[in-house]
This record gives sequence, C-alpha cells and structure tokens, in this order.
Amino acid sequence: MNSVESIIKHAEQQCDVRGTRLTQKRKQVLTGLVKSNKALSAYELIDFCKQEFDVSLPAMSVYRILEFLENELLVHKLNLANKYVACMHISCDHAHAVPQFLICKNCSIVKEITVEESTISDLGNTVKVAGYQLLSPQIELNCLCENCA
Amino acid sequence: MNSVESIIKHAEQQCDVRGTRLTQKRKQVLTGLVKSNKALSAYELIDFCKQEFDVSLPAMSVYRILEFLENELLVHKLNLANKYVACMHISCDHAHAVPQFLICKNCSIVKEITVEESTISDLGNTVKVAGYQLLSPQIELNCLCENCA
DNA sequence: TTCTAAAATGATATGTTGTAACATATCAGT
DNA sequence: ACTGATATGTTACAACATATCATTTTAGAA
Repeated sequence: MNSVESIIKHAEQQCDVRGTRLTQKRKQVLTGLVKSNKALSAYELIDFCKQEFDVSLPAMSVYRILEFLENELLVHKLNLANKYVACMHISCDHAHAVPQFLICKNCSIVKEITVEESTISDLGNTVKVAGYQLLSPQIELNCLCENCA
Repeated sequence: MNSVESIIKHAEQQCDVRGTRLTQKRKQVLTGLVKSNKALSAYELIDFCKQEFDVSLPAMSVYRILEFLENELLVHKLNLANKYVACMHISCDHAHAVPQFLICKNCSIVKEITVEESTISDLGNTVKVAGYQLLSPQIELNCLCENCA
C-alpha cells in the first residue's frame, strides 16, 4: 500500500471514529489533495477528479466536500490563496497544534509549520490589547519555496 | 478643514514629493477608503464613487488606481479579505514599520497594529529554517472587533 | 422487506473578485 | 501644435464562490 492509500485509509478510520462517512467522492477529492502534494483550488480539484476518476463534480459539490473535509480536520483552507491543502498530519495520532502555513506563491506548494508557542501567544496578546478577538490563530504567509526562490 | 480633507492633502503632497500625480479619480478612490474607515472591495469603491461623486468607474480603472495608491504607500491590500484599506499613517511623517492587520470578518473595520519586532523576527526565523523565503512580512488575521464580538 | 427521514449530491443560475487586450484621452514639455 | 508618457475607458472573460431547489443514496425503523 503506497503512502497515498495509507493516508486515505487513516482518514477513513478517523471518520469512522467520529461517526461520519468518507464517501467515494469525498475520498476522491481528498486523494487529489494528498496526491498533488500542494494547494489546489476547488476548480483544480474538479479537473483532477475528471482526469483521474472520470467523475464530473459540480463546483457546489466540491465546495461542500471541502467543507466536510475541513470539519473532519483532514483539509485546511488557505484564505490567502483561495486554495485547499490536505492536512500533513492525517496519519499522525497526536492531536496537532494550530497550523501555520507557508504558501509558495509561485507553485502552491505549502509547508505546514509549527511556530514557537511563545510567538503565537505574543501575537495573541497583541491582538487582545488592541481590543480584537482572534477568530483563528491560523497564520498564512506568502513565500517562495526553495525551488522557486 | 476636516480630517478626511487633511489626509487627502497630505497624500497629495506626498505624491508631489515623489513626482507622481494624485489625479481626481485617484483622490476620489482614496477618499472612499479614508471616509469609510474600513476595508472596501474594488466594487464597493465603484459604488462609493457613483453615490458620492456621481462618477462611474470601470472595475479595471479602480484596480489600477488601487495599485497606484499601493505603490505610493497610501493604501494597503488585504489579501485575506480581498479588500483595500487606507494606510493609517498617511499624515504621519515618520516612516512606519511593516504593517500588521486585524480584520473584523463581520464589519471589515481594520486595525493596523505594530507587532513586537521580536515576534516578527521569530517568525522570519522560523520561515528561514523551513527553507522558505518570505515575500512580505505582512500578517493579516481574521478577527472580530470590539463591537462585533 | 419496505418505508422513511436524514444525509449527500446534482443542476442551474448567479454573485464576486480580478485580469487581458486593446482603444482613447489627457497632460507636460519641446 | 506635436509628441511621448501617463491615465483612463471598453469589452470580454477567467477564477472563485454561493443560493436555491431537485434528486439520489443510505441507515435504520416499522
């Protein structure tokens, strides 16, 4: 079993535990993200499913599926790029910290990093002092990856 | 002279110094951002110019004008919200640091904050270690403002 | 086993943000 | 007035996203 299949398997088990269903189409969309190994837009995922599985998904379905996968913590939405990326830690058992993302603006390869706890709490503190309430501590940064730099 | 006019005046002088022109339409778009006191989309600015000045701007023009204003450091683009906001420091003389933004997801009011230098350099360091190159150290965070919270 | 309610998906239309490509207008200096 | 640079207009369309209503699938009850 290759690593993609292994990750999907894990995702399926995770859904089982949570009492949700990783249907075929959800599996296909997730596969697209895992296989491509970078951030894809909803419309790129439509293309992937068409080419890979000969399945024509309407945009609406893809967005719903992505929303589901996000709720299951299998996928992250990158607001900075309007793209979606598979969570790096699907196959890890440990609950992982708030993700931070480095997005290559050129090739959409994403690095999911862990920022020092102290850096995040510094940031949270600054926000609090400003009187604002952080909706999500997810930080996204536009970068160039090693290849594209 | 009210504060909006005063800010526009400053912007005009700033452009003079830099040898660029703050034309009427550019002034109108900038006025929209300064007056509204929050982040607006290009299309919201079209509406503003129509209502306020009875000027019909095509989208393309607004995007070009926003690009110009960004280059002049009068406006910031918020990639997280796909909106634009007037720089808080147009009337300040001091050169200001890299801006960080708290965006109220509900009402689009934006707080431009200064994050501890050390927090930023921590972040930059983490990125470097990950092998990525930061394109812009601008951080944008989805929040709720005091009113909307 | 069939029925039913909930969940999932499909179909269509439309809204929102943004750019490409090319045309025209305006202004500053000769 | 002419010219080159800057600014703006026009049209068409690409890319991202949601609203609404219809249909299908599925899990479990009758």
